[in-house]
Amino acid sequence: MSEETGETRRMNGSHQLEEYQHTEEFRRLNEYQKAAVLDESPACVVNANVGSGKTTVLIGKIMYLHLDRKIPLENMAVLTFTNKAADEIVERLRKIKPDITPAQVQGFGTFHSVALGMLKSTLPVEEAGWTKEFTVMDPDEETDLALGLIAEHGLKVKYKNRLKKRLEQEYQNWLAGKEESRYRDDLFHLYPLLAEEKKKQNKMSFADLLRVSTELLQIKAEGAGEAAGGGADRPAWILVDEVQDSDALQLGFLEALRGESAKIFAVGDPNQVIYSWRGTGDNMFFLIKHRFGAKELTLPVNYRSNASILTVANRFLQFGNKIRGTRNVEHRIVVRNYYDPFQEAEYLAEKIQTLHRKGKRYGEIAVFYRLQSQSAILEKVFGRQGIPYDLSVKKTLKDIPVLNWLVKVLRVSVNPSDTQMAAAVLKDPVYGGEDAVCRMERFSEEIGNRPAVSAGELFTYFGLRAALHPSSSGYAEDESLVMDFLEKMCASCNKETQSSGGNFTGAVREFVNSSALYGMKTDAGEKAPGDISVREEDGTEHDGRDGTAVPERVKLMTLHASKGLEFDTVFIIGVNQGLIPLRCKNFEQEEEERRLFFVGITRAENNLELSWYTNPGEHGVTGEPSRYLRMIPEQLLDRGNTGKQESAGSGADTAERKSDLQKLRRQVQDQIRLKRENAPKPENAPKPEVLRVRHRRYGEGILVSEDDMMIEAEFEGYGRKQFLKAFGEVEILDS
DNA sequence: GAGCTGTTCTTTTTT
DNA sequence: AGAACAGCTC
Repeated sequence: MSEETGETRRMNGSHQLEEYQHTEEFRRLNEYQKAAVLDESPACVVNANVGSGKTTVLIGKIMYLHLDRKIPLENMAVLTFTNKAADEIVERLRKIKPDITPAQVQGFGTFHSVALGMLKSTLPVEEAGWTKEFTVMDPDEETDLALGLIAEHGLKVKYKNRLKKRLEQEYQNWLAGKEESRYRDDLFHLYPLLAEEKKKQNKMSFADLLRVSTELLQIKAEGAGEAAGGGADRPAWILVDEVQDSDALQLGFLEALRGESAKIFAVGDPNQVIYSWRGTGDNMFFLIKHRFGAKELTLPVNYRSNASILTVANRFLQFGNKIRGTRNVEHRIVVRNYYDPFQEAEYLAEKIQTLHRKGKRYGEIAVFYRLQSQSAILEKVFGRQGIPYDLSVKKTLKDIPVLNWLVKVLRVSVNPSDTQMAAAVLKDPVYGGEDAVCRMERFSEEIGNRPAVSAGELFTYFGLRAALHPSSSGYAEDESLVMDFLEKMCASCNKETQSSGGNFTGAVREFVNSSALYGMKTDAGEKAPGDISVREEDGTEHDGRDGTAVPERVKLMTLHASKGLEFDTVFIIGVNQGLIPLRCKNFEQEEEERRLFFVGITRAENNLELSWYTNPGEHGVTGEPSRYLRMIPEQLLDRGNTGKQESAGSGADTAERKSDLQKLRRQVQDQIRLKRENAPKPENAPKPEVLRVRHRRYGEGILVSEDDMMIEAEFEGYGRKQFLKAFGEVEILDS
């Protein structure tokens, strides 16, 4: 799972007080890793090559500081980018030191969760215009709020569908005092209104968490701060994981948190920057090094991949010296050419079955691709061949309408100033209604002031039975989802009030806030406060629930999602010019595509197989192999039947098989088309009856929606059309 | 509104 | 290359 090969072994209980330097774990580190662990420069960045034991060093560093340098864990901030990484660090620490309490690792977590923690405890949020009771906004919520303000103030804002992106991307320009947005609209008038509204409704966006905490830390430093005892709430050490992924906001937060005295230790790999399109400068690693005047150490030794893979990886290395390996086993890198994605999937499935029969576990195998859309064919074929697979799809509470609504109810209950959310609860077409409103307003005084509350009480208090429509067919399921959620929440909140002595409202607020940051994932993340067990439909049998071992599955994912993982056998499909690398416009993007390919190939420990197709279908991609394939030294390649397209060893393409393949092809294409057509339809599932309509030009169609002004209908061959009722162009037919 | 022409962006995803 | 939008006219 981790970046690492150096495993952490449980320390002997009797050696609890032993210095880390004298442990077996420390002795197993290589000289570079040791140097990084022991370094105590005011600032140090570790340029960690892929697979070089980055997290092991980070864990070692924490243990060294804690055990040898006697720095309490509470005085460290350990910052990561993802919850997964944060969880992994704490988990690995617990393996070494099982008695770690949650309070000790308050400063461990994502940038956002650590910032939230500080805003809720030591930082004076009132000075920035919020109160301690603020809540955290969902990322889409800010866009909705912005749209509301645009309408309310009659602003002219272009590209509303891309508003979220625009708000992020153009913020810096606005801050820098630029006159107008790049589209010459009112976007820049929106920023101050939005900021004001968020304060009024007492809630912060993700970006606000970092922005406001940075600002308050700076004010603090300028004021009494440092003089009064070195900053009681400032960490002595700041450790950062994957520092190359920082953006400007996170860099600012780091600088402010560091203040005058904290030491900073950051690990990262400039060769693995694959998210710069998301707002990360692509040279953050070196920027941070210079900004902090940091010493640079390196971890050059890769423990993961065999010599062939590393030789290829070195061809794609952009920064630093060659990666050094530890294993000399030669194993050629396989390159295959197939006719099209369907044939590729078929052969892949066959190959995986063969590997499995020879004893390879499914879980040791992964298939990577450039675009999400490429997974559909694999899913179909693997499903048919009975290969168990896991598609990394995140399912969140937001995907479950009733829970999505319930969280909104709770959000308003713990923050009655949130009028936007109150309106959303009220207007919900399925669960909404007047009843909930006064309950939410009086929640704090009627229920929230108590130390403990049960799920049943909440269910009754909010009148959920009526809201969920007891007579509807989905009631039983909704009720069980809601009760399950409330029970988990109450358990967590009651525990919290008991230990902190706070009230229920405060605990629920904390619960929904951390749920927001945790993405309210419903998959494997056991640590998620809002965790609900919902299993993905994935075409395989469903065992392994409730603690039993999860069955082994082949992992299917995008190249991006593969970062940080490792597998015995890796297949990268669609290594075609225009797909890998994806057609790009500029040099920077091209460089990033190269890093992405580098990340992909370096996930493999032993076997790497790359394939491209002559007839890519879909995406306007050429039938040529990627030029990345030409960068691989010929002597390392196993090209199979050169020139010719792969032909199956057994059961070559009989007529029967061919038609089978064609049927499948059509099926998958239909599926993709259906998905595309259904996706943009936003909401309003329950359609009681189908009404037919007639139009003089489009003929007969189906009524889609209707209000007092407009009528929307769908016509075969024409798609959806909207009409003004007043024109009387469409006639609703009797059923 | 619909319907036309011209322009911009298109993928990857975490908090 | 095709979708999705802006801005125009009717």
